[in-house]
Amino acid sequence: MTREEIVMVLFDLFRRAGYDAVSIADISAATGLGKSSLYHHFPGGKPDMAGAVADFASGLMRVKVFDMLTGDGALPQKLRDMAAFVSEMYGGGGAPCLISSMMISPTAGPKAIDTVRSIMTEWINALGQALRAQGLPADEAKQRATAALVEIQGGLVVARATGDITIFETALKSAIARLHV
Amino acid sequence: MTREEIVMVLFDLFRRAGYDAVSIADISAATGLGKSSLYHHFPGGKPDMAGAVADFASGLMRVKVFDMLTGDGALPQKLRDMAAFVSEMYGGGGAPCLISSMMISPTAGPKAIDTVRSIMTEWINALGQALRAQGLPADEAKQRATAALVEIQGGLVVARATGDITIFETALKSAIARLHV
DNA sequence: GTCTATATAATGATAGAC
DNA sequence: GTCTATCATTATATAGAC
Repeated sequence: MTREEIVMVLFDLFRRAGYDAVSIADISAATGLGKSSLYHHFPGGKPDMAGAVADFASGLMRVKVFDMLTGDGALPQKLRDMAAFVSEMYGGGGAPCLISSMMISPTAGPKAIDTVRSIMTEWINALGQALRAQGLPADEAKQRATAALVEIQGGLVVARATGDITIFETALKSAIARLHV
Repeated sequence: MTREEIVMVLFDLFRRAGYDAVSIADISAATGLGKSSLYHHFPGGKPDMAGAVADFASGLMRVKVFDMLTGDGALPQKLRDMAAFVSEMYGGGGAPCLISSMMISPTAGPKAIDTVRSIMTEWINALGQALRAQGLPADEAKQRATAALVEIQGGLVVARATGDITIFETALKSAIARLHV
């Protein structure tokens, strides 16, 4: 089992139950690896795992979303790609956001917390750049990018709280629609 | 120290760090009470505390928001009152939502989880009823109420992740503005 | 109703063999 | 790189005095 495969399991565990609720024994059971194997891959223990998951999520978003948004291409296609990836990442509205789950866990260490929180800022910046590329003024681009993230994240929270995942898909569609120039 | 005072401390601890990250020792330190005193007030232990906090939050929202929204009064004033209370409750965008923090903690017990999650549904319903009282069709009232909660909750998440609490106040104002009939 | 002292289980983490 | 066995610590929870 490669380290990245372990990290993907950790990603799912941490975002679903929160960093503190997941024990090394849980991770051992979920991966099928013994505790010592886990400490071999992550010498720093649980905080090390938190950092690896945060880096993984950050890298994934950069490759799949940020680079795509700031690269060449038409805005409508960029927005479609972002919506498709985001919907899959959040399980159509049923899977929690890692940022939200890890933000409240100081025991995960400041590095991991800073990394996950920075994902949100980078996301807004990348989206803002895609809008500026369409000729939108910088301030309006930032406002609209922020509003989109607000709608996406809020849709996820409300969908999961109410148990109605259609709320997420509706919010995501609405957020995308408002982004078209 | 009365039980409700303890619950208010628990409310703050649980929403800020999450249920699992808060130990009985933490609670003892925050309240100044010994462990045995805490178990005297909450014989069921930590899950009992989670249930009490969930009930407290549910009752607080009912008294301060739901009853107000579904009672007599003009819509603009209702919305102003809701905005003022919500902004204070969420620390102007700096304090996490208990619902979000407790939703991901299965160890808190199903009762507490169900209670906090139901707050979101009741909130949407109360807001929808206030809109229907202004003559809005039921389906549109529900859609707009849901959209408002999406914007409020999303504003809180994005504000806390980015560290820019003005995002929350902007989202809250926007949500309220969209609710006026 | 609060305290001190303690029981018991689970936690994160390590040692050393293979 | 993974395992078994184990350590030290912390967790939840309880007993019993006051």
